[in-house]
Order: sequence, then structure tokens, then C-alpha cells
Amino acid sequence: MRHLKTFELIEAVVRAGSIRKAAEDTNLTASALNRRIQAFEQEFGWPIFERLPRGMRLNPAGELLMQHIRSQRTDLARIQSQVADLSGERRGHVSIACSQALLPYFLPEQIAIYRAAHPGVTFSVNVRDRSQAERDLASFNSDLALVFEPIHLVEFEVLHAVAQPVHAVFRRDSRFEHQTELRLRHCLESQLILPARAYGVRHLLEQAAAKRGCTLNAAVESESFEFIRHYILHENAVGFQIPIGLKLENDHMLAHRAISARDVTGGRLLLGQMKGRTLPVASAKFARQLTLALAGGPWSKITGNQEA
Amino acid sequence: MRHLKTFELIEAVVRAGSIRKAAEDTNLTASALNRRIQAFEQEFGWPIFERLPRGMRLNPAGELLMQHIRSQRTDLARIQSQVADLSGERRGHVSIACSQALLPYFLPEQIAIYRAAHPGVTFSVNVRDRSQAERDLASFNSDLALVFEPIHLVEFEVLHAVAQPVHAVFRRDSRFEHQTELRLRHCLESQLILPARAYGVRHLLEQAAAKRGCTLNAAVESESFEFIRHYILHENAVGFQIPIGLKLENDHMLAHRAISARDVTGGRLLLGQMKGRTLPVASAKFARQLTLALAGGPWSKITGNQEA
DNA sequence: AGATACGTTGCATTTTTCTCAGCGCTTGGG
DNA sequence: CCCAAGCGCTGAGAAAAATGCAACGTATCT
Repeated sequence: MRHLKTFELIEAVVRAGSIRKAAEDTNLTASALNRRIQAFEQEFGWPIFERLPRGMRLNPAGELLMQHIRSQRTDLARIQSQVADLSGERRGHVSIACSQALLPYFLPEQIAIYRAAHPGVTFSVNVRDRSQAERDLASFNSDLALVFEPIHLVEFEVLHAVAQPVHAVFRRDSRFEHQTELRLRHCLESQLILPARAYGVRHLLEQAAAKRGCTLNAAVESESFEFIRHYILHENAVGFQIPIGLKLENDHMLAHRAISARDVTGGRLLLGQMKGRTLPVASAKFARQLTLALAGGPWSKITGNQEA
Repeated sequence: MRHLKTFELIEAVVRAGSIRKAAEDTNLTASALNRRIQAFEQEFGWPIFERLPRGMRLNPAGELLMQHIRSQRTDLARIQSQVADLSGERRGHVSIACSQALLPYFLPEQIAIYRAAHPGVTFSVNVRDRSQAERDLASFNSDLALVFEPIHLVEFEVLHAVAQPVHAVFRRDSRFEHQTELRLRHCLESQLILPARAYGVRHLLEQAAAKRGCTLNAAVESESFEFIRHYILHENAVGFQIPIGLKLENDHMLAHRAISARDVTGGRLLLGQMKGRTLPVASAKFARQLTLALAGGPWSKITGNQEA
């Protein structure tokens, strides 16, 4: 949009850290860019940048303004989305910040379902850990967040929540295959493949272990859930994940089963948005679909034994 | 602001109802204005005006956009106000929609107190009836509303509420002067000077009368509370107002006294803002002052007999 | 049917914005 | 200790965008 050019330029300067670098990014001369910034500061009434010998940085006034710029831009996008909707065009874009567990099965399926009904709607899916996801919402970088056990919850408005017990993942030929109830102490006797400490599953396991006075000794630790699943095939070890990231149907190699709730308390998978924000039409509709899927789908029923 | 020029022009067209009239208001040619509107519609993606043979009118998309424009403008003003505040300048503007009763004593005093502390803050005070006041908030024309017995309350977020019984106003030489308790039936024996039907006091009186099966016969009816007060001096009649609009101290001509709560239920004076909106610093601070004044000041204690 | 008010368009003109070159300044490295 | 590099900033001419003017087509009201 033409009339928002000034705002875009300001953002470019913030990103680049200096006028000269931002000028290159925006296909402008440093002098032209400089003058637009100065003209804006004049109209605004106060400087919004600190001039440092190495470039520009936002001052407190600028930080305040940046918030306005971001919310203003997404608000306008929302209006356009609403207009598109009332024109019957069903266009729009949905941006989601999510935990890794949603990547293999749940989100691909849900997005495919939605796009089958509304091919004009595009999606962007970003993997974020549980604190980053909330920052993404607050800075308007994502419309929705679907995260396991978020931390802060200050700007986070919960749209839906489902319980997700921690599941142990193991090879089909392991001794767990035929046990009726899975206890944590049995798992701890095996080699452990643990997710990194930033993740909710790890956090729940640590809590459970601490309560029992034992420690978790990871044979292998990884940030990638996909790696963990694949590693288990090579070494007869046990991994831990939440069921929404695991296959429901049979698999000839891997199986998974919930750990008894007596040992490890289950976590919550939360669908949320930024508090108080009105979402674009497409995002709001997709959120409704996710809510229904989470509430009514098989995901919510996974509390007992399942095979991977 | 330069980059909001397009928005201002769109607003001008909405107000004027046609490009040519709006062009005069904005010191532009119809052709220039027309082209800017067209350019904006192009960028926005959809037309926002209906072209009628008699001029332009917003279409549904335009209505949606107008909401954005208004909220966007006030949001920017809020940011500027916050910046002014953190620069220690304590500048800003407070716009208030209020009932007539606040005009003679309460608001002038409160604004004077505030401006003594913050001379950089300017005020605009607009008299609005109880439904108009809420519309003013919703369209961002006012930051605050201070109204007696508002009607809709949908977009209205109550910041503070105080009870205001209906008071009878009469000449000092009237027979009410020495009565201990004032009953409605005594008042109805006199000539009545009533406020217009739109006002809350009238509404409460009508309710009370209807409950008793009697009717209110106005000798004189007026929209102006000031007129009513002055008229009573000429004809020995009785008027009705709420105490916040009446003098606390003695007055050699007029006196007032609460009507028994057994006869007329008291109304509520509400201080409010638009639901969910973050007010500019100056407005928020002034609202806090008003809240304290209403809660702790003599206004809240006026439930018994007082002299005007 | 004529007058009027409306949005819209082509073209010359004015205003704004941008580029180019250069200045003064601070900083990091030889 | 000086010099190169990077920074924000300024002046003057070039380029681009916005504007004004006159005119056109059309629907409404009298």
C-alpha cells in the first residue's frame, strides 16, 4: 500500500540497523530514506531513532510506534480479509506458530482439509518453541499458535485446550510391546532418547523423575522429534512424545503407549491467539476447524494404549 | 500527518457525500480527489464507495474500512500521547461526552483542577444525550463519557458508577422548604417543570408515576436544565434534577431536596469508555481523577437533604 | 427538454520525491 | 597515531507524482 510506505521504510531501518543498509534493501538512496525518516519524525513530533555512530536504533518512543505500525498493518490485512470474505472470495492467509509435534500428521491433514474447501487461502507454518510462539503472536508474526505446555501465557488467549499424556515410543520387538500398563520406572531401565530441555515433554519427565528422586540419563538428546523417532529404530531404546505427533494406525516398526498418569502428569496442548485481537476471517475459521478437530477427533481420545 | 492524507480525504468524501463537495472542503480539485480515491480502491483491492447519480456512499467494504481508519487514527494519537508523557511533557487532549447535569459545577471544577496540574492538556466537552454519548465513544469521537442512566451499554465499559437520586428543585419560599421528607405525591400537587423525554430524570419520574397509576402533567417542558432552574424562579413550580448538577452551598433563591427513594428509584451516573480501548495517557489519568472525585467527593454523599 | 450536479478523463503544470556527490563525524585496525 | 571504513546528513539538479483546468457522458429533478 502506497500510503503505508513510510511505515515500511521505518521497519526496514529497524531491521537493517542502519539507513544505508536499509536503503539497499528498499531500492532507495540513503539520502532519500534519511529524509523520509526525518520528515516523519518531524510530523510525529519526536525522534523515534537514536543516532549511534554505528547506525540507528529505536528509542522508547520508536518502540511504542513500532507496536502501532505492526498492529495497524495486520488490522488492515484483517479488514481486507473480511472484505474478501463478504465478497464471497474466501481468500486470505493464515500464519501458525506450532510445536514440532504438530508437523508430521495433525497440521498437514487439517490444512489440507481446509484448503480443499477454500483453495484461495494460503498458509505459513513456523516451528516455534513454547516461549517463542507467544512472542510471535504478540508481534503479529503469527495469527495462531498451537503449542504444548506454553510458559508465559500473558498475551495468550486460549481458544481450545486438549490433554496430551506423555507417550513412550519403542520398537515393536521391545519388551514393552506386551505390557498392559506402562510405568515410568520400567522405562527408566532402558536407554533413554530425550527431547531437549526446552520442550514440554522433557519438562514433564524431569518433574516426574524429581518427584521420585531419580535422574534422567539421556543416551541421546535431540531437538528433533523426527530424529528421535528414527533413532529408536537403530538402538533398542525408548523415546517420549505426545500422541498427536504419532501415527494412530499400525506401523511395522514403531509402537507407542501412554505412561501411567500415576507417574507422569499429562500436559496440555493449547490453541491460542493474541489476547484481545480480532483475527482475519480465514484464521478465525481455521481456528474453529482446529477446535472441532481437537475436541471431536481421535486426538482427544488418545489416553490409553495405542500403536504407532 | 502526511501519510494519512488518503484516509482524511476518504473521510471528507464520506462526510460531504460527494467528491465535488469534499474537494471544496479539502482545498483540492474534484479530479485530484477522485484520482486519489480511485488509486486507493485499486490498492485496497475493492471499491469502497457506491457511485450514485447524486454522489458517493460507502459500500459495506467501505464501512469496514472506515472503522479501521477511525481506530487507526485514534490509536496513533494515543501513541503520541504516551510518547509525550514519557518525554515528561504531559501534553494531550481529552474529549468528553457528558450529560447536561455535569456542565454547571462538576466538570468545570474537575477540568480546572486537572489543568492546574497539567497545563499542556486540552479538553473538549460535548453535551450528548444518553444514546448519543455511546455512539460518540464507538466512533472514537470521545474518549470518555459521563452520562446519567445510559441506554444500550453494549460498547460501553463502565469505569465508575455513582448513585444519583432524583432531586426536586423549588423556590426557597415554597411550601417544600420546611418539609422533612419529600414524597412524590406532594410534588405532583405543584406545577411541574419537566426535562424532555430523552433524559434519564424524566424516565425515572415516568416510571414512578406509572407505578402509581398517575400521569405527569408538565406545565413547562424543556431540554435545557439551565432553563428549568431559572424558570422556577419566575413561577412557583417544582423541577427535577440530579444533585451533581446542583449547588451544594446555600443559594438565596433555590433549594433542592431528594425525593424519597420509596417513590422514585435513583439513577446511576456512569463514567465509561469504549469497551476494550486503551485510552491516551491524559484521558486515562483524567478518568482516574474523575473516579476518585465521584467516589470520595461530596457528590457521592448527596442522598439526603441539601440546599441549592 | 433543459438545467443541474455528479463522477470521470486528457493534458499541461506544479509540487514532491529521489539521485548523486560530498561533508563531518566516530570507530577499529595496522 | 593515523587512516580507512562506515555512519548520518545536506545541497542542487533530475525524475516522478500529484494537482489544476477544461471538457465529456450520464442520471435526476423541474
